[in-house]
Amino acid sequence: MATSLLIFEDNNQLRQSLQLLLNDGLFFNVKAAFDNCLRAAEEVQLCQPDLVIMDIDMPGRSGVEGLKAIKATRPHTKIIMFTVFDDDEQIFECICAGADGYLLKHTPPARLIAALQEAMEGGSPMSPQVASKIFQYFRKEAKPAPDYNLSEREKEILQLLIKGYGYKMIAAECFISLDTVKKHLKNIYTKLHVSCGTEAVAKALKEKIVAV
Amino acid sequence: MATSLLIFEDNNQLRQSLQLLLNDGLFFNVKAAFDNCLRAAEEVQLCQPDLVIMDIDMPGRSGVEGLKAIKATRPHTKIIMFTVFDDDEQIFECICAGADGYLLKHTPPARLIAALQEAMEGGSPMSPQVASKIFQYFRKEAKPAPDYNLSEREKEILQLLIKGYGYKMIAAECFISLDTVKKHLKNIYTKLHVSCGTEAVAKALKEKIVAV
DNA sequence: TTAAAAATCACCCGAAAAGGTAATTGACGA
DNA sequence: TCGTCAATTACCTTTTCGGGTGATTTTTAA
Repeated sequence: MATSLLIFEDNNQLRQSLQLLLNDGLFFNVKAAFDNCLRAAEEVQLCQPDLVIMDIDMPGRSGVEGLKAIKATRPHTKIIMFTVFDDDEQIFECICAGADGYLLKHTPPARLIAALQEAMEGGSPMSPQVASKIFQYFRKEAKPAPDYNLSEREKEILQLLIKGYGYKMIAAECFISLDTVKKHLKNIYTKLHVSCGTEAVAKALKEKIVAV
Repeated sequence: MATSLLIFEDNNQLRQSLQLLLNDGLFFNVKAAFDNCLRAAEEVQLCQPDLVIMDIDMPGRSGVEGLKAIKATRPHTKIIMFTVFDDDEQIFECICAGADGYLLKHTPPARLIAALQEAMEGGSPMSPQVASKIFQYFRKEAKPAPDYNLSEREKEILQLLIKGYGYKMIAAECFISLDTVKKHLKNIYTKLHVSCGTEAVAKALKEKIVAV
């Protein structure tokens, strides 16, 4: 059974090339192709394709919106973004909105076909540049947690402060006196270079000083 | 110029197969192959390979540690993880530690070769299953920010609270009276269902209610 | 046009937080 | 063994916070 396709691509030549390439009468079957995605969800509802190829930069309505509209009405439809854009924002927005793949337009035909098949098998094909951006994203996230030399006890108390506990509750939780809690927090504030509890909590969470 | 390789793989048969496959005398040149990565960094220092193929499950020292050791001493060495493991933890740890690709062992030879070339060109090759896991990860992260119906002014004031400002400083910053600040914060606490500033800050940051 | 919501300010009060000083105990390393 | 550091407690002071009540003005929505 051939995979049925819908194509949304405003460039006439490219759209026709895609149709020609993918209407092979064997593996793929292009049901229709459009130069805009204004009625993307309706077309998908009508044609019931297995897979959609979606350009991003189209007049009237962005392919990202088309993606969201389709995923909202027929979530299991596979959608491959096909675009010249490789900026991080766009990529992450599409992935979060449920895109099943992200290919750049310079992808050679053979790789495109392989990618579509990969998507149909549950994979998430993407261009090498896109993959690298994603790897970079993870490395940025994993910044080494700065060490402010907090003792175990201090971390424990900071933890409770983040949970919204007041001084008295912390004292009860740790079986220590209120004055000890105060002393610990004073030391914590000094070590973190902050002047109050809210600032300490903000810093601890932003810099992942403690486990969340 | 052929790409020079080092291989770390404890399965004898697989290691030899890889050597046979990749020692093509044209594109690749296997400088050495080891059944452990106990001295991975030293071997790399010695052989100066362009690319390393690193198994994860090896006796003595995990390939993840090998990866870290190599990246610590010679960061531009490309490293492709090659493993049967596809659990999220392992994948993300490797990516964050600087892996340049993540392939599962059932990868067919042609795809393996393509992946190595892709890595050399700055891409980040990965198996379809791995790509899907990464896509899933992003969708999990992108939980819709809950709306607590905070007004613009309230968000602004919450923002300042997160910056560690006290009530008086917030009043000065917003050109409003201290009492108004109190009133706003009281409303904020009510809307967020919290009872104090630290708790509000923690909730706002954890649930991404405000921009950081 | 009228009603609801948001923003503003004021006054009062008790509890909590923040900071200072000082002292004791126990563990750990030089 | 001695000194350092973490953890502990106590006492004292001032400021800040959090909450209650009430009121005015502006903006927005119905």
